[in-house]
Amino acid sequence: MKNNAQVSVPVIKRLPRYHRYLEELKNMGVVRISSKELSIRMGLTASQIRQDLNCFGGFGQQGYGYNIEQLYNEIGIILGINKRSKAIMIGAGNLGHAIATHLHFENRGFDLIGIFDNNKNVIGTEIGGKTVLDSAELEEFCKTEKPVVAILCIPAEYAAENADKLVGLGIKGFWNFTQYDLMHRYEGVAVENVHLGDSLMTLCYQINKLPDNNEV
Amino acid sequence: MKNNAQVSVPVIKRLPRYHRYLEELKNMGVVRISSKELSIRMGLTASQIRQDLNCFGGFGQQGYGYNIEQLYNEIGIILGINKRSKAIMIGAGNLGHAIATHLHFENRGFDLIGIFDNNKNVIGTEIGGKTVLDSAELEEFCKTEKPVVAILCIPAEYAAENADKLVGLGIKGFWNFTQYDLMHRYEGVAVENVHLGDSLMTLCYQINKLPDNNEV
DNA sequence: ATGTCTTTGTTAAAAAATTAAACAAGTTTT
DNA sequence: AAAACTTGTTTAATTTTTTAACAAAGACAT
Repeated sequence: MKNNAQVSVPVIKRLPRYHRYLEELKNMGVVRISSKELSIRMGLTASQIRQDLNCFGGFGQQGYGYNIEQLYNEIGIILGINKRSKAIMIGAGNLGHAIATHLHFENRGFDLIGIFDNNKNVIGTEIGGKTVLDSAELEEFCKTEKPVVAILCIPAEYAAENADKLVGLGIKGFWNFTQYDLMHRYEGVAVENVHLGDSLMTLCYQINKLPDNNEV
Repeated sequence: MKNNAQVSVPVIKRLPRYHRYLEELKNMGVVRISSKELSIRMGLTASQIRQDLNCFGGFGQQGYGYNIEQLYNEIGIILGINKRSKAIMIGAGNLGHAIATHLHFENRGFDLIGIFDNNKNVIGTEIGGKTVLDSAELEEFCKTEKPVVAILCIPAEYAAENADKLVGLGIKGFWNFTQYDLMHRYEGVAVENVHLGDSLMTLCYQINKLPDNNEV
């Protein structure tokens, strides 16, 4: 085991990827794997894998390697995806709709317990078996249900006011799909950004940088 | 100006964010800004801003700072969002539908010229004014239209075969929404991943790490 | 015009993260 | 019982990223 020194962000960001590869191996019926073999498969070094895992404890065995199912479970525990935190979604437009139906929240530590919108045409419709609620009911809902995470799928211009309100209602984390920057805005509130526009621009840069693409 | 040494990925990833903040300032009618003031607004250091920009050239003036409109345009040029690369979307399910309608491709260097699916129920429907085409037509379409980027919104299990095929048809970049890892698979092909599942798990980790959340 | 103030571009230093190497100790295999 | 593996851990080296520092140059005020 390790002392609980702060684990660096890059390490954390790699955990879901380990988890994915281990799941795949598990489903393939593979029982054990060495850091060496996993490193080849994932395109990193055995040293890094061992060092990453060692931030959380010793899950392997000398001469044997790692038991895939065990390591898979351990990483799940580290990530906390066994617990279920309550999540609500704010904004049920195209994007919200897709996120709500596309993701397996239950496998990733969350229960999506409510979807809110303020568009009369959307309120009352069903998304993934859940009825879209009126944003006007948000406050009461939060007081009784006490959700922990809010998924923001609203236009950037409404992000700030909604986020402020939600933090006031006890929200401790945001999955932020808006272009608005929520980081550094609240103390003790987690923010995970999915800036699709930024991502697309990054791709644009890469494309225009490729040697081939030199048609002025 | 700078010699065109390789610019690091973190710098590139920050460019869209600069672009966003400058756009906002521009729309507010602000004409100029210093690295110091921008750093406060964005939550980073003035030093980092100056160094980031200096990778591409000197856009500011001593004693004055940066002209916002000029810097905004320059960053746009660096990112290449003035040109328009042709993009196609593979997979028009919930997620594909949302991405196709939600993003302003034109403002980010792309033209979405085709949407493909192999589901008979989806083929022929309209998404954002575009008719969803049959995947069977993909090859012919690519030969005549020569798209550069493919947006993958298909299940992970079909990612590999589709990507291989698309690279064969001349695709030079992927915007990858599948869980499948495309990195290191092709030479000279750009890959920008949007791993929503990984992102959600990272948030899960953060939430369960928060001091408050200690109910075992 | 002159002097002060600001702020850049750039260089140098510091910090952080990654990679690599090495090895005792325990496991598996032969 | 010996040989071959492979981990957890330490240490060092390398690379990358961030921060600090400052001369030089333009802006601004008087």
